[in-house]
Amino acid sequence: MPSSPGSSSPSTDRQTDKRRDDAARAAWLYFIGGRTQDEIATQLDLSRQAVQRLVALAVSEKLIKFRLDHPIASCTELAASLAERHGLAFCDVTPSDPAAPGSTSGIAVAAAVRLQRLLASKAPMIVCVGTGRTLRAAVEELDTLDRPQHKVVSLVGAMAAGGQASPYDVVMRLGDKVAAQRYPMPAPVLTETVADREALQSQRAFTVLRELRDQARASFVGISEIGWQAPIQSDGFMTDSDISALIEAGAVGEITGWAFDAEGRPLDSPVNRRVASLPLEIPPQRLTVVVGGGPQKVAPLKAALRGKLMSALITDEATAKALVDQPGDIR
Amino acid sequence: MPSSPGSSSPSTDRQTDKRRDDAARAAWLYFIGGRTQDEIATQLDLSRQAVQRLVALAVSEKLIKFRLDHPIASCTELAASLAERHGLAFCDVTPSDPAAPGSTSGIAVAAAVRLQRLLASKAPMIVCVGTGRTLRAAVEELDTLDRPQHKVVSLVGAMAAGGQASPYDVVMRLGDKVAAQRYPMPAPVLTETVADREALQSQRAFTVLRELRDQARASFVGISEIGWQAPIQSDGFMTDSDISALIEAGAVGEITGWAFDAEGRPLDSPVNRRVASLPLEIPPQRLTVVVGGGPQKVAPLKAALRGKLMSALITDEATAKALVDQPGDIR
DNA sequence: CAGAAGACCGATCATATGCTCAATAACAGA
DNA sequence: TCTGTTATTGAGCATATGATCGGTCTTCTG
Repeated sequence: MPSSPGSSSPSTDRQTDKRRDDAARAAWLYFIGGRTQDEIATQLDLSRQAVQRLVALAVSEKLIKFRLDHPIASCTELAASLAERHGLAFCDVTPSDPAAPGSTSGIAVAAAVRLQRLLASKAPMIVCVGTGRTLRAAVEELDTLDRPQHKVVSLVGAMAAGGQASPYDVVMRLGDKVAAQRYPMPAPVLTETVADREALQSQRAFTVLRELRDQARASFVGISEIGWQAPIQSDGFMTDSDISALIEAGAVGEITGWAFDAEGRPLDSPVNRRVASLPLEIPPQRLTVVVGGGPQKVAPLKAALRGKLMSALITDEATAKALVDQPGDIR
Repeated sequence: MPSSPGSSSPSTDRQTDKRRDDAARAAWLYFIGGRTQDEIATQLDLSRQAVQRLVALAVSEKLIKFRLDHPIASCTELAASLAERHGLAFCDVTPSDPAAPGSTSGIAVAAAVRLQRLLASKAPMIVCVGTGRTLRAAVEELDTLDRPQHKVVSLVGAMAAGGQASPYDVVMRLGDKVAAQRYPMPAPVLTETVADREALQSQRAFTVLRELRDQARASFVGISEIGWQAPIQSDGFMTDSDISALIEAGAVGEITGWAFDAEGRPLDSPVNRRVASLPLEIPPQRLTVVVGGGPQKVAPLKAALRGKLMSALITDEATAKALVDQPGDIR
């Protein structure tokens, strides 16, 4: 696997553009026009496998998008059940791929649809986002838009302890996609000390973020378990000792860095006092959409639902089923 | 080819629902999940060809949709050029399928995207529509929505002379798709006599339609040539003598039944005095979107652009190219 | 300018998909 | 219940697609 395919050639930009253009055209003819790759090859005067590569490129680069428009009965039922039981503004449930229970692609598409619908509006709007792989994937699924009147605001820092940016930073990419104004949070998830956090948060940038957050129309956040294999640890956002402190304090999950217990109560733990993210507040006028699914996320989601840490949920069928089937199960 | 597969069995509804559900699931796993049909067959406990059929069904019934999200340079250029030259609010140009120059599927998708964006809004809205194959196909491409607050209004009657409804009626289907209130026009395109038209238009229903039209946010209309093979003739909306009268009077095209000449001026012809549709009025506050493309529509589109009969255009690359290349060519 | 590295391309092959057909199952009418 | 009719199914086959491999061409470096 080549490591940096784009950076080697200086004239890559124009080349790439042309290539993507061709890819889009080929994919259009293939999926929308319903032609075969051979026919497209003839029309575009390319070899068949060149067309095959273009189509594959268009799919992998998501120049072409697939959307399901049919209410699958069991998903609809699960969604309605969860929405009603937990007083959610909405709940979207996508089919699961039984062969890949951890896959987030369906959830990402569903989240993208919601985000898209929201951001398509021309009225200036502020949208807050957390971080994480699922949200990042959702942003990749978005159509490009041109909405410089919108603002996208980060609820949580994307820097790991070392100072390097997380590849799962969402604000910047979202800002790119919709050409909106971007407000990243220049902070790690956890500061070293409580004093550091206070110093950080008294900065001007944080005041701005807080003000924007208060006017936001919606927040889209991920959710994660707290544990030894959890992404928040393996991505270097929390140290081993943070994790063990949280586990001892009874943490089952976190949202934007804030750890909570099985009842969905934010923990009164020293670790939580070093969280640099904006506080978890769920005012009714702002939609707080939790996006996530997979077996590891069932317990955190259960807790977050009990603690009313969200006003909407986007998940997959298997997770929704688990949430509906044993809602009271505390582990 | 079986003629009426659905009507034979009384229990079709539930069967069909189940089948569509399965089809949606299979298509989801196939396109979004990226699994092979064999894998899906195993997971769903079906034979491989059963899955193949489900996927094909989902595609043909448009349970699964393909959208291109990439500005193909040449299309973008054509669109910008047309929009600027004719003062259009917007112009969308989709790639053409060189092997099927008359195909409207791309145009239909593009129109669906615009319609979708408009109708997704929750603020009550009135949208007017004409008729025709292209618009009908566009409506088929729409996602289902639930917007009972919207009203969809017909600008033109869908009855042919014989009294039977056209299969290309758009309002009813659009109303179904978005669960909006529907206002069809209970009239033919052309009445028998001028007196008939006046009688029709003095009816209460017409007053309502006119009032709704005046408050409409947008109109989506088709366009057609006037000639011996034109759909408006072969579908029985106009008689042979109507057509010859119009041709003699210099008609090159029609929009919602109103014939116009090469300069885009509505004809002062006896035939036009029998048109039951609402008048062609293009007030700036209401978007009037013409949707159509193909070789036969170049001349009508040219005329309509000259006569400023539209405020926006959705067409395909080949047509756009023809419009840009020889804009002044009168035939 | 030579050499090396890497991207790109087309040929070939394995696999996946879609179509046809014959058998079977479901069904309506008698 | 029987029977003719029609939808549905799976097998087999033709076609389309996707992956691999080796060669070529470009481009960067010494």
